[in-house]
Amino acid sequence: MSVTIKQISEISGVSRGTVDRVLHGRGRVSPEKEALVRRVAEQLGYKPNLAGKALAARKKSYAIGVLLTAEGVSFFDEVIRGVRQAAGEFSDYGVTVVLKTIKGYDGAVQLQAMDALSRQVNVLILNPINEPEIIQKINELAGSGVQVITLNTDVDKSRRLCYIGPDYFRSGQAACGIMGLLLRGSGKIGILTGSVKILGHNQRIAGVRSVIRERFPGLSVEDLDETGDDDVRAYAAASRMLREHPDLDGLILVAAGSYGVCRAVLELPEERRPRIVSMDSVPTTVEMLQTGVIQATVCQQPFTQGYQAVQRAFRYLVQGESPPEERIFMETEIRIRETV
Amino acid sequence: MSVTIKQISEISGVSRGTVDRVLHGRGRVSPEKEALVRRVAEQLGYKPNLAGKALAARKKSYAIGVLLTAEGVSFFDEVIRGVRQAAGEFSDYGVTVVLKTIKGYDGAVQLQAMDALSRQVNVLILNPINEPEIIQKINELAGSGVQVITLNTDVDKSRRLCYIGPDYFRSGQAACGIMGLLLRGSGKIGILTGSVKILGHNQRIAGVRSVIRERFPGLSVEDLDETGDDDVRAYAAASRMLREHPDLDGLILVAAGSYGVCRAVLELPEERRPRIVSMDSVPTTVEMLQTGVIQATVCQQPFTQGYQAVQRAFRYLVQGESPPEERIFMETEIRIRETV
DNA sequence: TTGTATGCGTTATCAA
DNA sequence: TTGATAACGCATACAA
Repeated sequence: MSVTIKQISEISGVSRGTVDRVLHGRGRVSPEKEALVRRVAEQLGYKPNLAGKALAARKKSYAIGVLLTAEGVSFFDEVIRGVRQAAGEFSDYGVTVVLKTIKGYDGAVQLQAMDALSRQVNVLILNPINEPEIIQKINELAGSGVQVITLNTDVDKSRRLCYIGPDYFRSGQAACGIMGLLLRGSGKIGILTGSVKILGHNQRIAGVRSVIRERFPGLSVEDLDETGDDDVRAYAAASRMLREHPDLDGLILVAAGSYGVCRAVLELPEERRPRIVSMDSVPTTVEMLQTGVIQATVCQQPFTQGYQAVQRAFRYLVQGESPPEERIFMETEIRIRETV
Repeated sequence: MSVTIKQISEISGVSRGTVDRVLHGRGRVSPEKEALVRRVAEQLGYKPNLAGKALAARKKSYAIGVLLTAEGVSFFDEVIRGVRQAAGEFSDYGVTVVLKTIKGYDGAVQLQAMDALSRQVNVLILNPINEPEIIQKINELAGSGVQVITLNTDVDKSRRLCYIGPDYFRSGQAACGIMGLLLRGSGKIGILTGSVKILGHNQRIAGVRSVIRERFPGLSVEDLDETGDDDVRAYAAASRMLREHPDLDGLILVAAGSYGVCRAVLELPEERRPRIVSMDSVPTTVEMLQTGVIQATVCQQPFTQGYQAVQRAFRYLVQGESPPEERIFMETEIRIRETV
């Protein structure tokens, strides 16, 4: 049975209030008692009891805001499921979760939503658009006591509390690793990215290239194009690529738009189709895995991303616990037809 | 903010004690009040607060016993890590976890350990040896109020609370799925199992065969042998198999002993070595993935197995919550060199 | 500067 | 059969 504030107060011969003041650094305690209490707490290995903390915290009723560019992006369905699950579990502890979704990647829209949401919450979770005014707003909120957690995508050098999401470099490595195995270490591949302006996509491409360099030098990147995370544009890009490079052995998709790519590939006769390794596991991707068009897909635990973001916010608010790392990465999972 | 017992008592005009008696079916309540309280609780959507429950439960100090055949079996290291992690997190709630490991698969030894451990705990978690006296003991304990959770391996038709562990059939499917991709759908494979007497291993083999039948008819199983989950015996079995079938394209290992198999394979010249898909991710397997001898391994979240088993026991004891399913399966994860 | 009292939600005990 | 009360561990308002 672990040690409580009450026990510390009894052993050190002071009141519970004094122990509380020392442990929370609220001041107004004589140096001698302060030292005494600290020593006793240290020796007994005091760790605050979460149930007690949580119960007491109910009186304060915290709120957590979640702002996602999720409208029309099916990847976020699972993230939102994770957010909702956590919200349900933590409602017991007097914490409310406010979810707001927006459409598209317009910085001004996100900025305005941040502003509105931040007024009613203590922690704001969002997938930030990488623009200066957003970063500035994050810093401003952090300054005014509303902590920010970046989810799924990070921004450079901001005062956010932490980042929770994919390790983009590593997922690129995984995609190339599985492609190298499928091609037995040699062949020509094409890469389809979302946008050369998006940091995460570029990190994935860097991961792909690192594995080629270090493990599969027999693979060569013949072409690279953008899908804009959009199936229509992805179809066009893939069609062009397949026309100009009819001898491609593999396609690595480091962003969304895989359904469009698959449609282009399906126009080829079966024996000439390249192997495809994609990212994430949205319904259309599952379908393409099941029909054998995509061989493998690399996932980054979307549900867990949402769940953990809310969980971190909760722990920060209720338990006064800061994240163990500045960046919390999801595991990189490889899925095939049998494991989707 | 969710509804509390206090609110129910105020609205229905009875005391908190009465509400408690109704909600817990403790009897000694007049039918009219019982109906009233039930109706109010229903309408308000009452859900007990976990923090409150947990705090109150501290007065009772429950114990959870964990009994594993883990000595000298490195697979269980991660399971135990999960058990310890959960034990630490739940110590806040007045729950003690007693871990006991035994060596080997002797039913009499396990039976004796069960007997000793069950005297000091409220829930017993174990990986049962599939023998009649063990099943009988499980039923006996369940009858006497000590619930049993089977971990990692299950037994037929016992009165256990639930099973938590791998979906053996599915992991066999995954292993064959990845092998089929590596071999492009055609080739000769050999299977190395632990023992033809162990249910889980046989289920994995059935999974392998089902994928061959339905998706990769070009694969043929040329040979099958036992490793006894032991590297020395595995080496001998694999050596024999490779000698008698020098044209094997792939080996699927559905049990432990992969290091012994790899040693046998490494005696072949590189170009004649079969592809290897193994199970689990013990240190020697990681090493063989990194050196490229094993191409992929199928994991079943050993840490999560241990964590969730204790978590389930905790929820049962403290929160009075029964498992949602009779069998709780781990996710089937494929790992390659880049993702171990 | 220090101690005491109260409340968070649940459970258990005791008295009526 | 019912209600009042105390306790779990923590936080805090208030009194001394």
